Amino acid sequence: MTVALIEMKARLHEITLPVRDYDLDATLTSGQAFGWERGASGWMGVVTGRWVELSSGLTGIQARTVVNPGGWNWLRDFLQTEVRLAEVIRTFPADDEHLQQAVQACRGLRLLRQEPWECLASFILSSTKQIVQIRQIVQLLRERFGSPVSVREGVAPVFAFPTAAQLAGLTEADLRACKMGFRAPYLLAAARRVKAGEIDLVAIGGMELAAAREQLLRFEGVGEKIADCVLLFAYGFPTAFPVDVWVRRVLVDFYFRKRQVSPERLRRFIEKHFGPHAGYAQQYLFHHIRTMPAKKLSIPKAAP
DNA sequence: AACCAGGGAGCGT
DNA sequence: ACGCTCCATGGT
Repeated sequence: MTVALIEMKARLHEITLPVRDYDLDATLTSGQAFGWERGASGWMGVVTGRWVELSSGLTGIQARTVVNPGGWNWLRDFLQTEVRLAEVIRTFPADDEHLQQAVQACRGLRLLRQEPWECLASFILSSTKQIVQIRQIVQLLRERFGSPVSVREGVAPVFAFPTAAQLAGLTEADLRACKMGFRAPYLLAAARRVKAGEIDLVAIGGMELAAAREQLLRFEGVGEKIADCVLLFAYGFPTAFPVDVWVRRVLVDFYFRKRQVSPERLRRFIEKHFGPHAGYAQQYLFHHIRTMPAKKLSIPKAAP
């Protein structure tokens, strides 16, 4: 308690990370991260255990935090401000009007580089949930089981996403009380396997894409889609391409003229069409289709 | 193969 | 006010 009070009075640290073409709103609400809250003076969240408040300025992203040992690389890494977005977009197929249009619709949408455990756990919770509900579950988990972090004076208490070790000691009932339903045993098992070192989340970062995916698929509650989310959003594999119902719809509509497509054929198309930054292309298509006003899309059935 | 598990936002009626 | 749909994993 004493420690918390002392830290509350810690000096505010500020920096502007120079970056152009960075749409913070779109990036933090585009279904890749679930722990950010829009406050009066910016987006508040927790990155590597540090509370941080972000806002967009003329020359870049302004960041404020209260404890800041050793520079700002933890934040540069999370936000991926060093990524040259124009160079990423230049690799997209030039003759793909749909993709180019999606890019134009949201210049500055970025991919974050999240912490593997938080990302994995969040996406285990995401299955058959919508973004709003995932946010609610994550918030409950943080409040109940996460460690408190120091915040700026006047800001309501904030908690870090609970570590695997913190969750591993809980019961399934504890987790179900956070409204995650049938996902509770999956999250609990994942926490215990990570804590025990049975699956090494750090080691996955050094693997080839296929081997990394294989490791992630060992977790119960992790299928192809969720594995691809973690590969893209936490490990930064640039060709990981999560296909959920929205992305499937947009792909079938745009590239297959609403004809039925088998999952294998879709997979082959993605691999050859979108290039070395396919994951970024996926993010633009996803965001575009989610924000387009009442765009009519077919609802394709899965091919046999 | 079709359905369920659990949940709440966000529709349309 | 009420019912219906959404959503993506694993088990029956």
